[in-house]
Amino acid sequence: MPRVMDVRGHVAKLRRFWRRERRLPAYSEMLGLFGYQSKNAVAGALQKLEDLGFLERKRGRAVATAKLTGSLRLLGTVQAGFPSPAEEELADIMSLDELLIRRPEATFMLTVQGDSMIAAGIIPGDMVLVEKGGTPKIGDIVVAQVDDEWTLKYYMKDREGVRLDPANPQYKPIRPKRSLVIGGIIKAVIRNKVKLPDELNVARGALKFKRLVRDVSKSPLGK
Amino acid sequence: MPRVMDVRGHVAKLRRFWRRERRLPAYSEMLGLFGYQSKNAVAGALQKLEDLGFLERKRGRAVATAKLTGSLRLLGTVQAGFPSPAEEELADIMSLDELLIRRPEATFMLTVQGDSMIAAGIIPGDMVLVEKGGTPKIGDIVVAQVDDEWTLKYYMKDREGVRLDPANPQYKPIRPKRSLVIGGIIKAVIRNKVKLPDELNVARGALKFKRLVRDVSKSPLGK
DNA sequence: CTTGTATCTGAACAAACGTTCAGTTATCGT
DNA sequence: ACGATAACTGAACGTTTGTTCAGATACAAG
Repeated sequence: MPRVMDVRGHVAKLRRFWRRERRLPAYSEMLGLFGYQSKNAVAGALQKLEDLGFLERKRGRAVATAKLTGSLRLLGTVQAGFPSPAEEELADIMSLDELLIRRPEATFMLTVQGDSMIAAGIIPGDMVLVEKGGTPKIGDIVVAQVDDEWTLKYYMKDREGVRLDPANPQYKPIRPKRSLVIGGIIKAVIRNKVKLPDELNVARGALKFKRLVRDVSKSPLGK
Repeated sequence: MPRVMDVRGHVAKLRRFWRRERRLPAYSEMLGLFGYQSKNAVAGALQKLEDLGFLERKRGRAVATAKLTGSLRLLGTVQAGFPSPAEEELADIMSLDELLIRRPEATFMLTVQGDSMIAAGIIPGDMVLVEKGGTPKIGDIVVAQVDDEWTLKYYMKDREGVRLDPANPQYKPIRPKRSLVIGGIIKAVIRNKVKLPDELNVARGALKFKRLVRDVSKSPLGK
C-alpha cells in the first residue's frame, strides 16, 4: 500500500561510506547520503536497518555490525557454485579476522621461506598465523627455536621424547638437545598469490617434486 | 621531568573495548576506562594516540585506525622468529580483510570439497577467496561452470582454445564444448584447521600420495 | 479511483558530546 | 633537593547529536 524504502541502496551507501571513513555517518550526514530532508526519515531507515541486523544501537548511537562492515560473503562449497544474484544477498557476511583469529593479542603472522613443510601444503611465500602461549598437541605445526634457529615443524612425541618433524624428507627430524622454545602454534595458513607454480610446468621441476615425495615413505613421517 | 602517560595501557584498554563493543568509547566512558577525573585528560590522551597513529579525528570525533582495531601483528619470516616483547610493539598491525580483499563487494568464500587441485596445495576443506568479474590470466585458478558442473581448475589456453586443467592426474583436463562460465578467480587460499594429515602418517597414504604425484609428469601439466 | 498506511517533512527539544582554559599536581632529570 | 614541565583537575561553554510529534505525502492494493 505505501511506498517502499530503498533499504538495499541504503546498505550499499553505508558500506561505501564505511570503507572510505571507517565509521558510520551521523544523522546529518545521512540526510545527504540517503537523500532525505528530515532527520526523522533517517531514524526510520536506521530502525529498519537495525531490524535487519546491519546495525545495533549503543548509547543512543548506531554501531555497525559485521553484516555491514564485513568484507566476505560466505557461500557453500565449490560444487554448489555461485547462487543467483538474488540469493547472494542472503549469504552470511563475515570478517576474516573474526573467522580466523581467536586471540588477537597473541596472534602473529609470519612468512614462510623454506620448503621444509612443503608436503603439508605449506609453500614458500605462504603466510602462517601463529598463536603464542598455548600448549601444542601432537601433530600441531609449531614455530620452534632449536639451538638459536627458528623453524616450522610438526610437533611430535615418542618414547624418546619430543621430536620435531619436517614435512620434507630432505630435512631430518630434530630432537632438541638442550634448548627447545615453542614460539607458537600454527592456526591458519594463508596463500595470497595463487598461481600455477613453475615446478609443475617444467619437466625438471616435475621430476624434482616426484623424487621429493617418493622419499616421504622412507622418512619417519611415512612410518 | 614530568610524569608519563600509560599509553600502552590505554591502547590495550581501547582494543578490548573495541572487541567487546565494535566502537570507540565516548569521552565520558573513557573517564572510567582510563581512570581519569577530567575530560581534558582524556583529550590529551587521545591527542597522543592520534599522533601515534592509533586514531584519526573525523567530524570532531575519534575514529579507530587499523593499527588499533586490526587483529594481526605482521612479523618477518619464520627464520627470523619472534622478536623480543619490546620489539613486538613495533610490528605493523593489519586486518586480514584489508590484506586479502581488494573488492569486498565482489569477493566470496567457498569451501573446497574435492581433491582436484591437491597438487596446487589446495586440500579438501580449504577455503578459497573468489573474486567475481575479472578476466582470468593463464595459470590463474578459477571457479568455472562447465555443463552445469562447478569446479576448481587452472585456466589455460593453447592452439585449440581454452583448457581447464586440474592439479591432480586422476582427473582429466576439460575443454568446454558448449558452455563455459567463469565464476571468479581465486585470489587467496585459507586453511583453518592445520593438522598432520593422515595420508602422511600411514604407509598406505604415503604410497597413494607418491603414486599421485608421479603421474603429474605424464599429465598435460607436466609438459 | 479510492483508501489505508508506511514513508517522509519540519520544527522544537533535551541530552550528550568534545573543546577550552586557568590552575594544580606529580614526577623525571639534574 | 629542586625546578621544569608534561600530566591532570574541574568547571563552563557552544555545538551537534539523536529523539519526538503532529502533520503532509505518495504509493500499492483493492
